[in-house]
Amino acid sequence: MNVAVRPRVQALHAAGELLNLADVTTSCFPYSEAVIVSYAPGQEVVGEGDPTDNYFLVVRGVFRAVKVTRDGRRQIFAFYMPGDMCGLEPDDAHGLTIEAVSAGTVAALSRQACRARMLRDPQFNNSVFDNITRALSRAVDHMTMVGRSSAEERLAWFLWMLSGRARGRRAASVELAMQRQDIADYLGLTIETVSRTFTHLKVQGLVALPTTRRVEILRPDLLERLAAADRDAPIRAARAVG
Amino acid sequence: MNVAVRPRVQALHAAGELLNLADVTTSCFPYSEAVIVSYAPGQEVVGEGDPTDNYFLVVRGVFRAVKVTRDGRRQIFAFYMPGDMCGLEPDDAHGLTIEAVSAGTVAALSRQACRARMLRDPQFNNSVFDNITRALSRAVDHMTMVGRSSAEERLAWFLWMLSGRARGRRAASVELAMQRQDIADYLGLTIETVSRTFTHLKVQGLVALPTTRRVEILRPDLLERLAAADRDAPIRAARAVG
DNA sequence: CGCCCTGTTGACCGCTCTCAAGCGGCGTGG
DNA sequence: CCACGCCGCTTGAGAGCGGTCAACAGGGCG
Repeated sequence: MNVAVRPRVQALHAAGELLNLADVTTSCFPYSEAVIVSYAPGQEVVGEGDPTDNYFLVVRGVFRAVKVTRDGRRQIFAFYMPGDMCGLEPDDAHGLTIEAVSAGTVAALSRQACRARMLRDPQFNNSVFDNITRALSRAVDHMTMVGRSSAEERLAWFLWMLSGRARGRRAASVELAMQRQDIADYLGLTIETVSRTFTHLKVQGLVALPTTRRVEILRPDLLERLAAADRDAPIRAARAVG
Repeated sequence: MNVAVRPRVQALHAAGELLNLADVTTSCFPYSEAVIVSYAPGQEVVGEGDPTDNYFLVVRGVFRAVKVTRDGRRQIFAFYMPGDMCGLEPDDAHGLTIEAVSAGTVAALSRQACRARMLRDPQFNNSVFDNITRALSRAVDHMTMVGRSSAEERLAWFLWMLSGRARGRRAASVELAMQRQDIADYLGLTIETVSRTFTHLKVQGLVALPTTRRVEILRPDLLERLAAADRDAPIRAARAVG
């Protein structure tokens, strides 16, 4: 986390996507206990093995949690959107690398302060608890998908989830903050398969791709059926892609 | 959760595998706030969709968290051992089914009481927090494995993890509480592939299988290399197979 | 203008899935 | 006590999906 700390507290109040936890945080200790830091795309927030000194709350932008293995295999565990907490790890060292996907801002809460605050502030404690259990339940869906679905189902699920994240109701088009390699590593596929599958969905008329980063959903009904093929429950409100 | 509640508080003190959280729980409210329930193999603790009235602490035996899809695909998200908490979900309904793998016992904590207790008992709050963040970090390894490894690597990883769970130090042989189908659904493979891969490890001389449920590790060095192929960090102490 | 980076497309291969048969242990009932 | 059937597991043959390797296209930027 060798990045200049640039306090930008006003960003907290400017960002429109803030959630309850973000509200709680910013209203309670924007100046004192949290440090606000901004990142350029690709910049690292924490690296694997770094000491677990801070927990992070995403304020603006998209971040990713990455694990890269010795032999180069890469798995993205989650994408974090504003309101999501990340870096909550039990050990003294981070097991995941957290990086900015797009330009973004986080609030860094000292681990100690965060734990202490949880004990004296019931609302904060509940928010953190909710956040982390929600991360777990997202991991369940993610795992089911990676473990048991075809490439087409995975990509449909991914797009469907992104479209559902748009504020308010489901969006007809999605802006992809991440590049193909990130999608591949999130879905447990190769970049070629992701690309081919995009083409396949396009040929079938389910989506259109005006640019590589923009996906228009032409047949939400069919996309949903594909996306839900490996899931029996209705899509629950998801705060992050993860 | 239509199972007769059979209080067996003595089991809590008899079980040798209890952990800090279990200790905390049992020492603090074994009689008042927690209900102790035992299950036969295969019995359901909670079903998917059941209201999230209780959180559970495994006291004895092995449990599994399962998700079965509409079209029959099945994914096991975690195996829970004594000291692990499960059923911690953010929504009002469970997203996972929790079942006993072997005969086992859980302490059921009312969700309300658990949340309330977290607020007034720092030690308990820390234990729960540790437990759940640990579950998240296990999910990371699990996902990396399911998303990026060969069948052989997955099974080696699974056996390696089980052997590392033995109390004290790494065990030379492992008793499998679960059957092949559970292993397959945990690793994102088919039962045939699991079976073939066991045979393959056997032929290579890495393991021996005196019975189908017992695995003797003959070449821990080679097994570890396979298991660690997709991981760069040393195996961290894992409380559960999950 | 040319390089680089990201994404797409193609050909081929191999791992795992699918479908199917066979095997062994165990419990039950004759 | 043995025969039978059930269940969990193993083994085999074949097919398909996605991975691998490689070439190419397009856009941004120096």
